[in-house]
Amino acid sequence: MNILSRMEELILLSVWKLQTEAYGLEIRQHLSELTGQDLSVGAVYVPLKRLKKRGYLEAWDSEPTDERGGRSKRFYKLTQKGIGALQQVKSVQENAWSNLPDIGFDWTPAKS
Amino acid sequence: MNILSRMEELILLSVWKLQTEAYGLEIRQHLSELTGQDLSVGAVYVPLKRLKKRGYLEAWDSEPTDERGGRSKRFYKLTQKGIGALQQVKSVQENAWSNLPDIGFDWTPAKS
DNA sequence: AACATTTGTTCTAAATTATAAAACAAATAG
DNA sequence: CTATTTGTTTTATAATTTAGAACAAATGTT
Repeated sequence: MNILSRMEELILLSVWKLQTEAYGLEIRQHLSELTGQDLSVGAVYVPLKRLKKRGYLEAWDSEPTDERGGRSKRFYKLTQKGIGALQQVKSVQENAWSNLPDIGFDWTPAKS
Repeated sequence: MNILSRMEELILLSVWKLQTEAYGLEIRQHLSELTGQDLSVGAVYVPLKRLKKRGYLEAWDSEPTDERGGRSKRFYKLTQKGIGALQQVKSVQENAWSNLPDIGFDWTPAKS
């Protein structure tokens, strides 16, 4: 099992966070809040599909709501595999950020 | 400033961690310890160069050592910009992982 | 000296991923 | 019935990752 890319991780976390409201456009908005950057639509839908194809997410289509323009949404939910992948990436992350030396260390480059 | 990819983050963290021993092959080995995966040589050298070109790292060449086959190494060091990018990615990361609801939440998919 | 081995970097082609933007679809408001 | 809104799909392009071969220089062996 390969380690998740950052985009994949953030999308899976958004699905987790949004619970029953995890669908494309909502995920996109949540991501832009998390990162402070606006993403294109494709930047969300394309990886969402990939994550589903690989078994990290499952999906189903809702009935349309009665909001202005509200039409049927494709909701996503984490699978067990998705949760496992998140745990793995978190563990790698914590590992990588631990036991770092003081940032101010200093040495003289051995110039040629 | 765009958010770092995971590979970029892990490489910058390796440079930080390895201090005076931050050069290609050593970084590669450190990464394989961190992630549990073996990386190809190109998987490290290619992003290292990009990170330098973008100003996240600076580099200089050492004199050869006296080890068997030991030849000159290209050492890397974090720049201020590199440190800043790491701080940014850490903050996004912590944000994304906080305030997550219990994973066991449950609901009935509105089947069509 | 000649050759193999080790440590190390560079190059490059292929696969994967990210991104923007346009197209498409369906619902509601007027 | 037309415009607007919410939403997904498609597609073309750019950027990144990756594997692997090529290259380079130093040391060890015979």
